[in-house]
Amino acid sequence: MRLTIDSLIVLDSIDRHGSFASAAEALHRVPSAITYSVQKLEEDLDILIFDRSGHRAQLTEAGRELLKEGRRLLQAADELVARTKRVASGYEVELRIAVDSLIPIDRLFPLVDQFYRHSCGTRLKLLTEVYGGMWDALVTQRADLAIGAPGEGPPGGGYSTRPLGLVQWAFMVARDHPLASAPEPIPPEVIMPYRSIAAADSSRSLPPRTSGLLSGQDVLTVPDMQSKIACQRAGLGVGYLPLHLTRQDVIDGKLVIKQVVEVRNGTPLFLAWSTQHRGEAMAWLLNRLDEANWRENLLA
Amino acid sequence: MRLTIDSLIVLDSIDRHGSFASAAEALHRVPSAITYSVQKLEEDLDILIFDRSGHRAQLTEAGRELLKEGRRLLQAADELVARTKRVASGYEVELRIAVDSLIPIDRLFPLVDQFYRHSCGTRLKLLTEVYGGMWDALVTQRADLAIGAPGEGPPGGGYSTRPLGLVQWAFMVARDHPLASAPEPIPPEVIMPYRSIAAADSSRSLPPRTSGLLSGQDVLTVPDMQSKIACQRAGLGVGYLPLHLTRQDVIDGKLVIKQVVEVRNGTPLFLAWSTQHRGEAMAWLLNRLDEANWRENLLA
DNA sequence: TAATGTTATTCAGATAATCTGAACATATGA
DNA sequence: TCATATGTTCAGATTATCTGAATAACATTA
Repeated sequence: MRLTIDSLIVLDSIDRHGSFASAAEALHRVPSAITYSVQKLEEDLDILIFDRSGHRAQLTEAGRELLKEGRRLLQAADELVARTKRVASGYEVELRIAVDSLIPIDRLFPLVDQFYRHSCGTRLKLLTEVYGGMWDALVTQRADLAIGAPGEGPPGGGYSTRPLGLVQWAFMVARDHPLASAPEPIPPEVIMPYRSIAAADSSRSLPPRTSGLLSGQDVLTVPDMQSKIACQRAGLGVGYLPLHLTRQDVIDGKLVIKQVVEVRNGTPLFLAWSTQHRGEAMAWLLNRLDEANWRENLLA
Repeated sequence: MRLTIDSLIVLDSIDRHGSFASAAEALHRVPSAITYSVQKLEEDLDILIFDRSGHRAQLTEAGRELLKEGRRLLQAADELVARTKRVASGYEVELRIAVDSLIPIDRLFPLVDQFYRHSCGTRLKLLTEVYGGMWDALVTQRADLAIGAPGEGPPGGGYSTRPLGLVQWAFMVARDHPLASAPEPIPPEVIMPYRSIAAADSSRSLPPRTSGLLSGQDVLTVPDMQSKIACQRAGLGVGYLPLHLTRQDVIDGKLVIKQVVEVRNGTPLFLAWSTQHRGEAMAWLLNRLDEANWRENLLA
């Protein structure tokens, strides 16, 4: 097998320019060099690539297949060189970003779009984590960047952080839930008999974190924050919900904010990334996320 | 960009054999030829591929990326040559087979498996059609081969056929359907008030075919024969069903065969393929399907 | 510690691949 | 009929890649 990239370039040029002669001109060679390349390839592969029964050479069916798939190979070769240059020049091949489920992933789409538009070639992989799973993903290196990691990170360091914003919580119930008409502020013993809805912490190696649950209370655990909101809207249980994600439900009356004795403090969210990570793509993203409008939009 | 397939072969060999010297031996070259190739590639791409600070050269991170993705490129190049040779030698690149929904597609899996084992490289694409859609797929060239095309083909010819088998039908209802206790043979006017279940003819260009429906009768149309059987088993409607696919349901009593005044004749099924189609893969398949045991298994 | 083996490189020169330039055969268009 | 275009052949030039020998540096073994 003696296929060469150069011979595929020659075939491509013949097809693109319409003849051996014009392909030669385009490639800054003489026509007999084109003839030589094609004949050499036919000999090496033992395949007839051009039908020369007419005045102008025509690709055979095998030649058309070689051209069609050969163009893919040329493209793959260009991409290979580009990727290798990126690695050599400091750009990451792939960047994995964990996004807390408190942040609807579509809030990131404009940033992702702009990232791809600046064409550095790095691939992004988004993954959604819940609560402590954010830190878990970072320290176990399932993610390179965590957007929305809550509270303090685990001991042992190895990562850098930057504040992203503060999530405000309110205790909410469905409009037709029994607690909707309870006198305020509602004490814990009045809440206790009702099922709580919890979003499952997605930690794998770190111990899971919980928040806002009463000891001994019945709990329904759902996969993420969106599911928790949907469950509470459906009246399946009660609990604290983030204000920024439930504003419209509250306005619509689908969810009712109740004052409670045990108020839940706001949760600080952070950008977090591994200290040892070095790469141009990460630097680009951190620069962008440093801009106030990007940060504000994530928690609007 | 002067990446060459040969230089990727050299990199692959260095990694596989552990050193420049043993790569040289494996490639029947002298060690300095290996050094020359690597240095030429580094110069052409302007990338450091090997770290030579130690006694033994080590791939850089960019070099590892080039090696990893370069192996994919080598594999793609081999495949390209193989595909081109197949086209040149008469094998099809891809063969599209339409299978009537009267034939459970898994009945074809042993044949498909044996086809791939004989390693001609042709890719198969299976698509399921219903009734007249089989002929439609053939004459509109969405399929190269039709397995189980029913009845007579459309006028205009252009295809060859070979008998495959005969499908026997029986009128069936769910065990708890009102018609299950109707006196036999049931005349049409007794059937009329009950919904019929029809599998949608998947023709796109040819006019759709229907069979076994009474004029003015309510009809529920479902995508394919399996769905029709499932619907009738659920008591959603009535109609003729193929005996070879419902044998176990009848034994289990889930479906009840009722004698009717208007008996439905058996439907002959055919293998059909385009007359102008020429290819070794098609020939292989037609040879196999000519064997009685393959044909019998499709309609057992 | 010294001898030996291995790795990778350098460099002069040989070999092979690819090219150029000129001439030619054939087909097409004015 | 003549001019132009296409693709091929072939001798010779140029470039790419190789070999063989020598060398430097490191690792292993006695």
